[in-house]
Amino acid sequence: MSLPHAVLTSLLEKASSGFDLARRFDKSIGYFWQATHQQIYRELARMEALGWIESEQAADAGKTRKREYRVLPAGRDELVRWAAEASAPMDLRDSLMVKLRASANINSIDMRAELEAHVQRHEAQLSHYRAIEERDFSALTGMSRQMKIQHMLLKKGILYEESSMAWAREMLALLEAPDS
Amino acid sequence: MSLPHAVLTSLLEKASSGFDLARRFDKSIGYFWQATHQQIYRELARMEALGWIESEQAADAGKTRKREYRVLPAGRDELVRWAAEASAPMDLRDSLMVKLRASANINSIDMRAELEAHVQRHEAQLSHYRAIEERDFSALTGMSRQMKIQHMLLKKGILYEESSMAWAREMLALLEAPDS
DNA sequence: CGTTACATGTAACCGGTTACATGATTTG
DNA sequence: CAAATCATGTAACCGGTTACATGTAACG
Repeated sequence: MSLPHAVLTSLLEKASSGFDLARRFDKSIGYFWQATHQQIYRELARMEALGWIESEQAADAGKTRKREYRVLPAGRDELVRWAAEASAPMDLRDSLMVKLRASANINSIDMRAELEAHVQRHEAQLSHYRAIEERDFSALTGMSRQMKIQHMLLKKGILYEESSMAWAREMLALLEAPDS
Repeated sequence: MSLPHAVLTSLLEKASSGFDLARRFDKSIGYFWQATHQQIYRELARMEALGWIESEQAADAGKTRKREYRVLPAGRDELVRWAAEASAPMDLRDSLMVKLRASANINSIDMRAELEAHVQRHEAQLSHYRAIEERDFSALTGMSRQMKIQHMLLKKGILYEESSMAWAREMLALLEAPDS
Protein backbone atom coordinates (compact mmCIF):
# COMPACT_ATOMS: atom_id res chain seq x y z
CA MET A 1 0.00 0.00 0.00
CA SER A 2 2.26 2.78 -1.25
CA LEU A 3 -0.12 5.46 -2.43
CA PRO A 4 -0.36 7.36 0.88
CA HIS A 5 3.42 7.21 1.18
CA ALA A 6 3.94 8.43 -2.35
CA VAL A 7 1.65 11.34 -1.51
CA LEU A 8 3.51 12.01 1.74
CA THR A 9 6.83 12.05 -0.12
CA SER A 10 5.48 14.43 -2.68
CA LEU A 11 4.04 16.70 0.01
CA LEU A 12 7.33 16.61 1.86
CA GLU A 13 9.03 18.06 -1.19
CA LYS A 14 6.41 20.73 -1.50
CA ALA A 15 3.22 21.50 0.41
CA SER A 16 0.42 21.43 -2.18
CA SER A 17 -3.24 21.19 -2.93
CA GLY A 18 -4.82 17.94 -4.09
CA PHE A 19 -5.08 19.28 -7.58
CA ASP A 20 -1.41 20.23 -7.74
CA LEU A 21 -0.48 16.83 -6.36
CA ALA A 22 -2.47 15.12 -9.08
CA ARG A 23 -0.67 17.21 -11.66
CA ARG A 24 2.72 16.43 -10.12
CA PHE A 25 1.86 12.74 -10.08
CA ASP A 26 1.45 12.94 -13.82
CA LYS A 27 5.04 14.08 -13.99
CA SER A 28 7.86 13.10 -11.65
CA ILE A 29 6.68 10.56 -9.09
CA GLY A 30 3.97 9.30 -11.42
CA TYR A 31 6.55 7.49 -13.52
CA PHE A 32 6.74 5.00 -10.67
CA TRP A 33 3.36 5.43 -9.03
CA GLN A 34 0.27 6.70 -10.83
CA ALA A 35 -2.86 7.98 -9.17
CA THR A 36 -6.03 9.67 -10.32
CA HIS A 37 -7.28 12.78 -8.60
CA GLN A 38 -10.05 10.78 -6.91
CA GLN A 39 -7.52 8.52 -5.25
CA ILE A 40 -5.46 11.47 -4.13
CA TYR A 41 -8.40 13.34 -2.60
CA ARG A 42 -9.45 10.15 -0.83
CA GLU A 43 -5.96 9.66 0.61
CA LEU A 44 -5.60 13.28 1.67
CA ALA A 45 -8.86 13.07 3.63
CA ARG A 46 -7.79 9.78 5.19
CA MET A 47 -4.34 11.01 6.16
CA GLU A 48 -5.67 14.23 7.60
CA ALA A 49 -8.06 12.19 9.77
CA LEU A 50 -5.07 10.11 10.91
CA GLY A 51 -3.12 13.21 11.80
CA TRP A 52 -0.36 12.57 9.27
CA ILE A 53 -1.01 15.84 7.44
CA GLU A 54 -2.82 19.09 8.06
CA SER A 55 -4.35 21.63 5.74
CA GLU A 56 -5.46 25.22 5.55
CA GLN A 57 -7.09 27.31 2.90
CA ALA A 58 -4.53 27.98 0.21
CA ALA A 59 -3.05 31.46 -0.04
CA ASP A 60 -4.22 31.76 -3.64
CA ALA A 61 -7.62 30.17 -3.03
CA GLY A 62 -9.76 33.22 -3.71
CA LYS A 63 -13.35 32.05 -3.49
CA THR A 64 -12.45 28.47 -4.42
CA ARG A 65 -12.15 25.55 -2.03
CA LYS A 66 -8.43 25.14 -2.72
CA ARG A 67 -6.58 23.82 0.32
CA GLU A 68 -2.87 23.37 0.93
CA TYR A 69 -1.65 20.22 2.69
CA ARG A 70 1.47 19.94 4.82
CA VAL A 71 3.16 16.86 6.37
CA LEU A 72 3.02 16.64 10.17
CA PRO A 73 5.69 14.88 12.29
CA ALA A 74 3.41 11.83 12.58
CA GLY A 75 3.30 11.61 8.79
CA ARG A 76 7.05 11.88 8.56
CA ASP A 77 7.42 9.12 11.17
CA GLU A 78 5.02 6.94 9.22
CA LEU A 79 7.11 7.42 6.08
CA VAL A 80 10.26 6.34 7.93
CA ARG A 81 8.45 3.33 9.39
CA TRP A 82 7.13 2.29 6.01
CA ALA A 83 10.47 2.71 4.26
CA ALA A 84 12.02 0.19 6.66
CA GLU A 85 9.50 -2.49 5.61
CA ALA A 86 10.67 -4.98 3.02
CA SER A 87 9.19 -4.04 -0.35
CA ALA A 88 7.71 -6.71 -2.54
CA PRO A 89 9.18 -7.03 -6.02
CA MET A 90 7.34 -4.98 -8.60
CA ASP A 91 4.69 -7.07 -10.31
CA LEU A 92 4.86 -7.05 -14.05
CA ARG A 93 1.56 -7.24 -15.84
CA ASP A 94 2.28 -6.62 -19.49
CA SER A 95 -0.61 -7.37 -21.81
CA LEU A 96 1.64 -6.93 -24.86
CA MET A 97 3.62 -9.97 -23.76
CA VAL A 98 0.43 -11.97 -23.36
CA LYS A 99 -0.61 -10.97 -26.87
CA LEU A 100 2.77 -11.91 -28.29
CA ARG A 101 2.51 -15.26 -26.62
CA ALA A 102 -0.95 -15.70 -28.13
CA SER A 103 0.50 -14.74 -31.52
CA ALA A 104 3.04 -17.54 -31.17
CA ASN A 105 0.11 -19.95 -31.08
CA ILE A 106 -2.24 -18.36 -33.60
CA ASN A 107 -0.67 -17.43 -36.91
CA SER A 108 -3.42 -15.02 -37.90
CA ILE A 109 -2.48 -12.64 -35.09
CA ASP A 110 -0.15 -10.00 -36.47
CA MET A 111 1.49 -7.89 -33.79
CA ARG A 112 3.75 -5.83 -36.03
CA ALA A 113 1.70 -2.63 -36.05
CA GLU A 114 1.30 -2.67 -32.33
CA LEU A 115 4.99 -3.27 -31.77
CA GLU A 116 5.77 -0.30 -33.97
CA ALA A 117 3.45 1.89 -31.91
CA HIS A 118 5.15 0.51 -28.84
CA VAL A 119 8.60 1.46 -30.12
CA GLN A 120 7.40 4.96 -30.88
CA ARG A 121 5.93 5.40 -27.43
CA HIS A 122 9.19 4.36 -25.83
CA GLU A 123 11.09 6.67 -28.13
CA ALA A 124 8.95 9.65 -27.15
CA GLN A 125 9.20 8.87 -23.46
CA LEU A 126 12.96 8.44 -23.75
CA SER A 127 13.53 11.79 -25.38
CA HIS A 128 11.28 13.36 -22.78
CA TYR A 129 13.40 11.86 -19.98
CA ARG A 130 16.60 12.93 -21.72
CA ALA A 131 15.36 16.50 -21.95
CA ILE A 132 14.70 16.48 -18.21
CA GLU A 133 18.16 15.05 -17.59
CA GLU A 134 19.77 17.75 -19.71
CA ARG A 135 17.79 20.46 -17.96
CA ASP A 136 18.07 19.33 -14.34
CA PHE A 137 21.09 17.07 -14.03
CA SER A 138 23.75 18.26 -16.46
CA ALA A 139 25.94 19.87 -13.79
CA LEU A 140 29.22 17.98 -13.56
CA THR A 141 30.08 18.93 -10.01
CA GLY A 142 28.48 19.87 -6.75
CA MET A 143 25.32 17.81 -6.95
CA SER A 144 23.85 17.20 -3.52
CA ARG A 145 23.10 13.70 -2.30
CA GLN A 146 19.43 14.43 -2.83
CA MET A 147 20.01 15.51 -6.43
CA LYS A 148 22.15 12.46 -7.12
CA ILE A 149 19.41 10.14 -5.92
CA GLN A 150 16.78 11.96 -7.97
CA HIS A 151 19.08 11.65 -10.97
CA MET A 152 19.39 7.91 -10.43
CA LEU A 153 15.60 7.58 -10.38
CA LEU A 154 15.43 9.36 -13.70
CA LYS A 155 18.17 7.09 -15.02
CA LYS A 156 16.08 4.11 -14.02
CA GLY A 157 13.34 5.40 -16.30
CA ILE A 158 15.83 6.01 -19.09
CA LEU A 159 17.26 2.50 -18.77
CA TYR A 160 13.78 1.03 -18.84
CA GLU A 161 12.81 2.89 -21.98
CA GLU A 162 16.08 2.07 -23.72
CA SER A 163 15.92 -1.63 -23.01
CA SER A 164 12.21 -1.86 -23.85
CA MET A 165 12.82 -0.12 -27.15
CA ALA A 166 15.83 -2.24 -28.10
CA TRP A 167 13.90 -5.39 -27.29
CA ALA A 168 10.79 -4.31 -29.20
CA ARG A 169 12.94 -3.53 -32.25
CA GLU A 170 14.48 -6.98 -32.14
CA MET A 171 11.05 -8.56 -31.78
CA LEU A 172 9.82 -6.52 -34.72
CA ALA A 173 12.75 -7.69 -36.83
CA LEU A 174 11.85 -11.28 -36.03
CA LEU A 175 8.22 -10.76 -37.04
CA GLU A 176 9.21 -8.99 -40.25
CA ALA A 177 11.60 -11.79 -41.23
CA PRO A 178 10.35 -14.28 -43.83
CA ASP A 179 8.89 -17.33 -42.13
CA SER A 180 11.60 -19.84 -42.96
CA MET B 1 -8.61 -6.92 -18.89
CA SER B 2 -6.07 -9.53 -19.88
CA LEU B 3 -6.53 -12.32 -17.37
CA PRO B 4 -9.13 -14.29 -19.36
CA HIS B 5 -6.96 -13.94 -22.45
CA ALA B 6 -3.85 -15.06 -20.62
CA VAL B 7 -5.81 -18.11 -19.48
CA LEU B 8 -7.07 -18.74 -23.01
CA THR B 9 -3.53 -18.56 -24.36
CA SER B 10 -2.29 -20.96 -21.75
CA LEU B 11 -5.17 -23.36 -22.44
CA LEU B 12 -4.47 -23.12 -26.16
CA GLU B 13 -0.99 -24.40 -25.53
CA LYS B 14 -2.29 -27.23 -23.41
CA ALA B 15 -5.75 -28.22 -22.21
CA SER B 16 -5.55 -28.25 -18.42
CA SER B 17 -7.32 -28.20 -15.11
CA GLY B 18 -7.60 -25.01 -13.06
CA PHE B 19 -4.99 -26.29 -10.66
CA ASP B 20 -2.49 -27.03 -13.42
CA LEU B 21 -3.13 -23.60 -14.92
CA ALA B 22 -2.41 -21.96 -11.60
CA ARG B 23 0.84 -23.88 -11.38
CA ARG B 24 1.78 -22.94 -14.95
CA PHE B 25 0.98 -19.30 -14.21
CA ASP B 26 3.62 -19.44 -11.50
CA LYS B 27 6.09 -20.36 -14.19
CA SER B 28 6.06 -19.27 -17.81
CA ILE B 29 3.18 -16.89 -18.47
CA GLY B 30 3.19 -15.72 -14.87
CA TYR B 31 6.33 -13.71 -15.48
CA PHE B 32 4.12 -11.30 -17.37
CA TRP B 33 0.75 -11.96 -15.83
CA GLN B 34 0.22 -13.35 -12.34
CA ALA B 35 -2.99 -14.86 -11.03
CA THR B 36 -4.02 -16.70 -7.92
CA HIS B 37 -5.99 -19.92 -8.16
CA GLN B 38 -9.15 -18.09 -7.04
CA GLN B 39 -8.93 -15.74 -9.98
CA ILE B 40 -8.32 -18.60 -12.37
CA TYR B 41 -11.29 -20.66 -11.14
CA ARG B 42 -13.48 -17.57 -11.39
CA GLU B 43 -12.39 -16.91 -14.97
CA LEU B 44 -12.78 -20.53 -16.01
CA ALA B 45 -16.37 -20.54 -14.78
CA ARG B 46 -17.07 -17.23 -16.51
CA MET B 47 -15.53 -18.30 -19.80
CA GLU B 48 -17.32 -21.63 -19.78
CA ALA B 49 -20.62 -19.77 -19.29
CA LEU B 50 -19.71 -17.55 -22.26
CA GLY B 51 -18.98 -20.57 -24.44
CA TRP B 52 -15.31 -19.72 -24.88
CA ILE B 53 -14.15 -22.96 -23.32
CA GLU B 54 -15.60 -26.33 -22.43
CA SER B 55 -14.67 -28.88 -19.83
CA GLU B 56 -15.02 -32.52 -18.95
CA GLN B 57 -13.92 -34.65 -16.06
CA ALA B 58 -10.16 -35.12 -16.32
CA ALA B 59 -8.87 -38.52 -17.38
CA ASP B 60 -6.82 -38.77 -14.18
CA ALA B 61 -9.54 -37.38 -11.93
CA GLY B 62 -10.17 -40.51 -9.93
CA LYS B 63 -12.69 -39.58 -7.27
CA THR B 64 -11.63 -35.91 -7.28
CA ARG B 65 -13.44 -33.04 -8.96
CA LYS B 66 -10.58 -32.41 -11.37
CA ARG B 67 -11.81 -31.08 -14.70
CA GLU B 68 -9.94 -30.44 -17.92
CA TYR B 69 -10.67 -27.27 -19.90
CA ARG B 70 -10.32 -26.84 -23.66
CA VAL B 71 -10.60 -23.71 -25.83
CA LEU B 72 -13.61 -23.59 -28.16
CA PRO B 73 -13.63 -21.74 -31.51
CA ALA B 74 -15.46 -18.81 -29.88
CA GLY B 75 -12.63 -18.52 -27.37
CA ARG B 76 -10.06 -18.58 -30.09
CA ASP B 77 -11.97 -15.88 -31.97
CA GLU B 78 -12.10 -13.78 -28.84
CA LEU B 79 -8.35 -14.08 -28.45
CA VAL B 80 -7.81 -12.88 -32.01
CA ARG B 81 -10.24 -9.99 -31.49
CA TRP B 82 -8.54 -8.96 -28.26
CA ALA B 83 -5.04 -9.14 -29.72
CA ALA B 84 -6.03 -6.60 -32.37
CA GLU B 85 -6.99 -4.05 -29.71
CA ALA B 86 -4.38 -1.46 -28.87
CA SER B 87 -2.69 -2.37 -25.60
CA ALA B 88 -2.09 0.26 -22.98
CA PRO B 89 1.50 0.75 -21.90
CA MET B 90 2.42 -1.33 -18.88
CA ASP B 91 1.93 0.64 -15.70
CA LEU B 92 4.92 0.72 -13.43
CA ARG B 93 4.16 0.78 -9.73
CA ASP B 94 7.45 0.31 -7.98
CA SER B 95 7.33 0.95 -4.25
CA LEU B 96 11.13 0.71 -4.04
CA MET B 97 11.40 3.83 -6.18
CA VAL B 98 8.96 5.67 -3.94
CA LYS B 99 11.04 4.67 -0.92
CA LEU B 100 14.23 5.85 -2.58
CA ARG B 101 12.61 9.12 -3.36
CA ALA B 102 11.53 9.42 0.25
CA SER B 103 15.10 8.64 1.30
CA ALA B 104 16.31 11.55 -0.79
CA ASN B 105 14.22 13.81 1.44
CA ILE B 106 14.73 12.15 4.82
CA ASN B 107 18.34 11.40 5.71
CA SER B 108 17.47 8.88 8.41
CA ILE B 109 16.05 6.48 5.81
CA ASP B 110 18.74 4.01 4.84
CA MET B 111 17.85 1.92 1.83
CA ARG B 112 21.12 0.02 1.48
CA ALA B 113 19.99 -3.26 3.02
CA GLU B 114 16.88 -3.35 0.92
CA LEU B 115 18.77 -2.56 -2.26
CA GLU B 116 21.12 -5.44 -1.52
CA ALA B 117 18.17 -7.79 -1.11
CA HIS B 118 16.83 -6.41 -4.36
CA VAL B 119 20.08 -7.15 -6.20
CA GLN B 120 20.08 -10.68 -4.88
CA ARG B 121 16.51 -11.29 -5.96
CA HIS B 122 17.31 -10.12 -9.49
CA GLU B 123 20.43 -12.26 -9.52
CA ALA B 124 18.46 -15.37 -8.56
CA GLN B 125 15.74 -14.69 -11.12
CA LEU B 126 18.34 -14.04 -13.80
CA SER B 127 20.15 -17.31 -13.28
CA HIS B 128 16.77 -19.05 -13.27
CA TYR B 129 15.92 -17.51 -16.65
CA ARG B 130 19.37 -18.37 -18.00
CA ALA B 131 18.93 -21.99 -17.00
CA ILE B 132 15.65 -22.11 -18.90
CA GLU B 133 17.30 -20.51 -21.91
CA GLU B 134 20.10 -23.07 -21.85
CA ARG B 135 17.63 -25.93 -21.53
CA ASP B 136 14.98 -24.88 -24.05
CA PHE B 137 16.55 -22.47 -26.50
CA SER B 138 20.19 -23.44 -26.98
CA ALA B 139 19.62 -24.99 -30.43
CA LEU B 140 21.45 -22.94 -33.05
CA THR B 141 19.31 -23.95 -36.01
CA GLY B 142 15.83 -25.05 -36.88
CA MET B 143 13.88 -23.14 -34.30
CA SER B 144 10.26 -22.71 -35.35
CA ARG B 145 8.65 -19.28 -35.48
CA GLN B 146 6.74 -20.20 -32.33
CA MET B 147 9.94 -21.16 -30.51
CA LYS B 148 11.67 -17.97 -31.61
CA ILE B 149 8.87 -15.82 -30.21
CA GLN B 150 8.87 -17.73 -26.95
CA HIS B 151 12.63 -17.23 -26.79
CA MET B 152 12.20 -13.48 -27.27
CA LEU B 153 9.72 -13.38 -24.38
CA LEU B 154 12.26 -15.08 -22.16
CA LYS B 155 14.91 -12.64 -23.36
CA LYS B 156 12.63 -9.79 -22.33
CA GLY B 157 12.69 -11.17 -18.81
CA ILE B 158 16.46 -11.58 -18.94
CA LEU B 159 16.96 -8.01 -20.13
CA TYR B 160 14.71 -6.72 -17.40
CA GLU B 161 16.59 -8.55 -14.68
CA GLU B 162 19.97 -7.51 -16.05
CA SER B 163 19.15 -3.84 -16.29
CA SER B 164 17.39 -3.79 -12.91
CA MET B 165 20.40 -5.40 -11.31
CA ALA B 166 22.94 -3.11 -12.94
CA TRP B 167 20.93 -0.10 -11.90
CA ALA B 168 20.46 -1.28 -8.32
CA ARG B 169 24.23 -1.88 -8.04
CA GLU B 170 24.92 1.65 -9.21
CA MET B 171 22.38 3.05 -6.78
CA LEU B 172 23.96 1.02 -3.99
CA ALA B 173 27.39 2.39 -4.84
CA LEU B 174 26.01 5.91 -4.59
CA LEU B 175 24.49 5.20 -1.17
CA GLU B 176 27.69 3.58 0.08
CA ALA B 177 29.81 6.53 -1.05
CA PRO B 178 30.84 9.00 1.63
CA ASP B 179 28.45 11.92 1.74
CA SER B 180 30.64 14.59 0.21
C1' DC C 1 -1.77 -42.58 10.54
C1' DG C 2 -0.43 -37.99 10.21
C1' DT C 3 1.54 -34.68 7.00
C1' DT C 4 2.11 -32.82 2.54
C1' DA C 5 0.47 -32.08 -2.04
C1' DC C 6 -3.56 -32.11 -5.11
C1' DA C 7 -7.92 -29.90 -6.34
C1' DT C 8 -11.84 -26.69 -6.19
C1' DG C 9 -14.32 -23.50 -4.32
C1' DT C 10 -16.94 -19.22 -1.15
C1' DA C 11 -16.82 -14.68 1.09
C1' DA C 12 -15.07 -10.39 2.47
C1' DC C 13 -12.31 -6.82 1.49
C1' DC C 14 -9.59 -3.22 -0.73
C1' DG C 15 -7.17 -0.42 -4.08
C1' DG C 16 -7.79 1.52 -8.51
C1' DT C 17 -10.84 2.94 -12.42
C1' DT C 18 -14.74 5.21 -14.59
C1' DA C 19 -18.61 8.13 -14.75
C1' DC C 20 -20.75 11.94 -13.13
C1' DA C 21 -21.54 16.48 -10.55
C1' DT C 22 -20.52 21.17 -9.15
C1' DG C 23 -18.77 25.60 -9.05
C1' DA C 24 -14.90 29.27 -9.70
C1' DT C 25 -11.38 31.34 -12.66
C1' DT C 26 -9.02 32.33 -16.84
C1' DT C 27 -8.74 33.01 -21.77
C1' DG C 28 -10.00 33.92 -26.55
C1' DC D 1 -19.98 35.29 -23.27
C1' DA D 2 -18.55 30.69 -24.33
C1' DA D 3 -15.04 27.37 -23.72
C1' DA D 4 -11.21 25.66 -21.35
C1' DT D 5 -8.91 25.05 -17.10
C1' DC D 6 -8.80 24.94 -12.12
C1' DA D 7 -10.48 22.59 -8.05
C1' DT D 8 -12.90 19.21 -5.21
C1' DG D 9 -15.73 15.83 -4.58
C1' DT D 10 -19.61 11.33 -4.70
C1' DA D 11 -20.96 6.73 -6.32
C1' DA D 12 -20.66 2.50 -8.61
C1' DC D 13 -17.95 -0.91 -10.19
C1' DC D 14 -14.33 -4.31 -10.90
C1' DG D 15 -10.03 -6.83 -10.69
C1' DG D 16 -6.95 -8.71 -7.42
C1' DT D 17 -5.84 -10.24 -2.62
C1' DT D 18 -6.58 -12.67 1.69
C1' DA D 19 -8.79 -15.79 4.67
C1' DC D 20 -11.26 -19.72 5.13
C1' DA D 21 -13.54 -24.33 3.90
C1' DT D 22 -13.64 -28.96 2.04
C1' DG D 23 -12.30 -33.23 0.46
C1' DT D 24 -8.92 -36.70 -2.09
C1' DA D 25 -4.43 -38.82 -3.00
C1' DA D 26 0.30 -39.81 -2.11
C1' DC D 27 4.13 -40.46 1.02
C1' DG D 28 7.00 -41.72 4.88
